[in-house]
Amino acid sequence: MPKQVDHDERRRRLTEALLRIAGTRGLQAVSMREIAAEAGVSLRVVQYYFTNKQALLDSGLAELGSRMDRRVRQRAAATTGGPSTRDLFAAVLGAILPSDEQSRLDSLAWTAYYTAALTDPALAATGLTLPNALEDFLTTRLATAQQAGDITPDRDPRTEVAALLALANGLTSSVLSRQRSHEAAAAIVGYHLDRLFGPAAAPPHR
Amino acid sequence: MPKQVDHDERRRRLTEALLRIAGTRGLQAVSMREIAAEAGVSLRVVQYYFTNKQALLDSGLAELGSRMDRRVRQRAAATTGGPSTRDLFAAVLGAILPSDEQSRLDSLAWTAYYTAALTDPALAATGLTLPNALEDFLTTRLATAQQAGDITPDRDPRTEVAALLALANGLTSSVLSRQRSHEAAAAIVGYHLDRLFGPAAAPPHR
DNA sequence: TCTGAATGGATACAGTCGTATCCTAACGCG
DNA sequence: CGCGTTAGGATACGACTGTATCCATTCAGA
Repeated sequence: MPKQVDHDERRRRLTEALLRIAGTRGLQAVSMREIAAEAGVSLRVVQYYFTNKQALLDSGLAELGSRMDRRVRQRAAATTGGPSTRDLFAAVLGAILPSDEQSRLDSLAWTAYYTAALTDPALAATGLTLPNALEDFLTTRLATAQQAGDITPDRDPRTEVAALLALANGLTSSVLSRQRSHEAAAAIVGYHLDRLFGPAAAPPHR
Repeated sequence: MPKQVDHDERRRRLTEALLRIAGTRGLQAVSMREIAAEAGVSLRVVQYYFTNKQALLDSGLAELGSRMDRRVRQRAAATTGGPSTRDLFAAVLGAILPSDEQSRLDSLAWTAYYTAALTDPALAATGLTLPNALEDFLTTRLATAQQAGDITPDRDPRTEVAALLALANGLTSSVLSRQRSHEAAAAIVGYHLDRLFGPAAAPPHR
């Protein structure tokens, strides 16, 4: 393997090692040498494919963002055909809550990044702006549903969406700290969707 | 000042310096030497009054917990006389959201501790169990209000309280990252309290 | 076949970290 | 008045950090 190497693939491996460490031992446990050990390569290799530690951290954040994005889109797409607005909301909010071990690790890493960005300007510069696009998307979707009569006119779509996303966020915290199971958190989300859309339309109740 | 010194007062000063750093530059910026500089003393003094860095961190967490507790109790007590259940909930949830600069710093420090505890067993051992007691208190309070007819019988008090606390938690995140102002967050909480208790009982609407 | 770029192993450097030790100054108490 | 405890200044230690450098391979292209 001495010469022609796929740089993107190498970088991807290293980024995955970084996220594995961040998800299990925290962001402060992430060092160049730890990443090298986790990826099974030497320190020099990590230096070779990433100029900086900052570049490495940026790459980790980008990968994390695209993972989250992919998860939400997949779940939303899974409710194909004639997805009711309620189903869409259930899918999107369910995608935010950590369900399996992988999404738990990603959520932990994401939380670590988020917290670090609150006090570290270098992290804050890089994007943490995904939630906003999602909020806008869901708001227009809910407003449309309101005009169609799916929810009562006294609801404010923007406030409802903001609250639901904040709720999912807060529930994620409690799931990560093992105060609550994923199922318990999902039940609370379902409870609120019932109140918003009226009791579940019979079939998609889980 | 050579001999008799108030140890508790010294420790308090150092703990405050620690929380000031954690709230402004993050928990990873907290070092023995930084605390010493922030408190205007030498490194030796920090070592003298705290055997460990861990003891210092524990002290910081304890202080943070008692500050939060005090804030909630003060706001709750401020609604004296015949506080409606709605007023109590508004007070408690309002106390959780960061309002002034001080509570913002404390919330930042608390978030940093919380995140660190998710992956650092040494922190997880020390308490982060305040929310539970609050949840129980609010649940019995809401159940009583339900028996009194203040809220409709189809609400589940435990789920409602869990959701409200998770909502406040999620909103706190967004306030800390400056995605939302304190007022916007409080408005969302008020919106939900209105739905739970019926439109505000006229006067305490702000 | 030769050469030069690509790849990565080994080691070094200057800082910072938590912690430990040495030593001096100042006071309460006998 | 002296003595021992208390309070803290100064310094050092080994571990770890990000980054830089030196060097040996290995292969593609002329």
